[in-house]
Amino acid sequence: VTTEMHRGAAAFAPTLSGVAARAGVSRSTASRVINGAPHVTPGVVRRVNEAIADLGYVPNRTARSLVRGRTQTIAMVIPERTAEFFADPYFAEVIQGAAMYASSTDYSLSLLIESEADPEKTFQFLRRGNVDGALVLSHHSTSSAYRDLARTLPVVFGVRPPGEWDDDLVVVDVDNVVAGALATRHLIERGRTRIATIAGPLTTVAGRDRLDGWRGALAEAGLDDDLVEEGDYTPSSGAEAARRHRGRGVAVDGLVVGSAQMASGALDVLRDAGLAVPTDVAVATIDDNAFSMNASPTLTTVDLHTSEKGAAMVAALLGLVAEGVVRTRTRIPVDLIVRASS
Amino acid sequence: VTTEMHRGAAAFAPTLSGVAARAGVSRSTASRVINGAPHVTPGVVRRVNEAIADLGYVPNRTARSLVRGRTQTIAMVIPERTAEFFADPYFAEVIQGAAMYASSTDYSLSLLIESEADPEKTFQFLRRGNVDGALVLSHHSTSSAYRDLARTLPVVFGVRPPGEWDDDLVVVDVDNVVAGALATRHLIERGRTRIATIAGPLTTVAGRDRLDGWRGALAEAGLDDDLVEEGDYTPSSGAEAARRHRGRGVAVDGLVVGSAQMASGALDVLRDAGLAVPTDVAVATIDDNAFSMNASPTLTTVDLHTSEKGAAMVAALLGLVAEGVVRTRTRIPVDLIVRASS
DNA sequence: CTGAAAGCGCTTACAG
DNA sequence: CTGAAAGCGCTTACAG
Repeated sequence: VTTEMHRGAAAFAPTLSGVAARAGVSRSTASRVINGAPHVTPGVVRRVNEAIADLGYVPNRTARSLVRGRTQTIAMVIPERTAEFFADPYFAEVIQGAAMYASSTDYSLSLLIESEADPEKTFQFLRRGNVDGALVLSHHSTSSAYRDLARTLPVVFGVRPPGEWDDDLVVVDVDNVVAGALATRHLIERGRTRIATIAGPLTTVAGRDRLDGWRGALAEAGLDDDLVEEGDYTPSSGAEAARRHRGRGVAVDGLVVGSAQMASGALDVLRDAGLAVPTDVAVATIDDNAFSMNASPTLTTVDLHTSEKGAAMVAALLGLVAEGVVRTRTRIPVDLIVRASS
Repeated sequence: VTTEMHRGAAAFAPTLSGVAARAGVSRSTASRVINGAPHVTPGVVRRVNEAIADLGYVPNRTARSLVRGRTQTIAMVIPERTAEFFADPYFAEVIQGAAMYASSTDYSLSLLIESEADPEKTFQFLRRGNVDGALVLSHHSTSSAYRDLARTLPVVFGVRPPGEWDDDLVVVDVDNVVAGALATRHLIERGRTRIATIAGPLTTVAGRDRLDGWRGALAEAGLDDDLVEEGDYTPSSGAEAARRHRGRGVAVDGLVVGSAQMASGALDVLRDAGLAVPTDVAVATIDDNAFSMNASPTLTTVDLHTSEKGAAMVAALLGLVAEGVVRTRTRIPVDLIVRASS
């Protein structure tokens, strides 16, 4: 079925000139009222506002952008890696928090998928004044290009870039070391003494930090930290890591898993092995999402407040864009959530 | 920590005048070359293109938008209902497909969260020429306002609006009746004869259509269709519905669940009841995502190709925006994926 | 406090 | 085939 349809939007939108005419003032003055400039006679303000209300006037964003040199748009840059994005609730949550916050401002949030085939394309777009700033989520360490970008465009990172700390970078992140320690200490408080871990990919900052937290907590308690296996954040990698742990033949009474997705895979292996959770093995993980909430048993985890993080990233970016001044580091707090697995 | 930072982006972007000067032509001519207008002397085309390459010129989108009356941006409108959006992989997948497709065009995709407090705000934004078109995902039946919107702005729906069929609406959807039937027929082919269902919310088109598919397949086979319970797409509602089914005291050998999320909840109940899947009860569900892939046993399901749907929605919308002509209905095909649960 | 004028970076009739 | 001019809808020095 095919059909002719309208083209173009907002056909006869009221314009600034219209408002000015109706209020009996110049466009300059109308503009001043609209933008809240000082030193405008109250009576004039009132008349202009009435005209605006009567006409249902809303300033044309494009025209305003052109003259102001601002697009009133920010980009959220998402790594392409399709499969990962699908399965990982992390992105959906950050995006949700960011979009929600942005909706309460007069900035638009636009989604930009990094082209793997042509990474330059993304940077071109960002550098060409198409957006006022960017939110960068890369898990992995491709960020040297983004470091450069951050010199010409306001950029907020959702993950601390790897390598030496750069104080010019603005980052909003979560303390993954604390998160790892929180989960581990909780198992220790539950009386567990032989605690293994399934770490996230050690190529990622988050994976390494959470592992460090685990080690730290064990050290505090004088416990061994030799039982480490690595996964890649997917459930199946969690299952495989759990199998490798079983293969060691060491009796374990606690397991800290670097992500809820991996934990859900690990639970299947424990069940198949006839181990009861939490009776035989208490399990704690990191990140609260569909995987931790719907596992059986439900998973004790550390809430990373990921959607808050998305909102905080936008807030930081708008601070940078509008004021040019910002805290270079914002840490989102984490909380332990105790459920049936521990 | 606080620090002074740059403001504004693209500081000294090359301009059309610059290109024109360097090529020794007028801005009009340079513009024509850039926009591929006909009847330009080959030599001139070459010189302008060289100037563009030398300068690294990229047209200013904002200026272009202002004169063309097009923003080169489309909005994806997301229902606010936070919790649902979080847990439901559907949105993430549609968004991903849409963003991916949009990235291959010169349109930007911007995320617009419907304000529940002030729904008019969303419509205002859409009507004010901020975008060239909109993608609407509402599950529920709030869409009469969107129907109106569709009269003044190109709109593509991701779900068939409830009520009488309106041939002026553009919709990209999936045949949920076929999906329900596919899952059900598969269990019948597996020799199951007493097949219950857990339907999605019957207030949604998808919930009703999938249920109709289940009924249709049972009718074909001459089987009873009296075992229906309803859930709300969450895992816990699936668990409760499964319990209600158990409470009926009817022996069932097949179960069709209206979503993978609900199925994951139902599986827990079956396991606790000591029923083996698929030996005692074969389970099939609808939608392929983290829930169906990571359940244990892994779930036989109907793949709805949701990210393809997101891409198709963008394609349809751009057709509408650019050509003003479009197929009013696009159906995304569905496929059965057989896994361990059946 | 307010208005006339210039200009943001493009595109597109209109002449030639 | 090409250029001079007008204009898209705003904002903002500059005068007054």
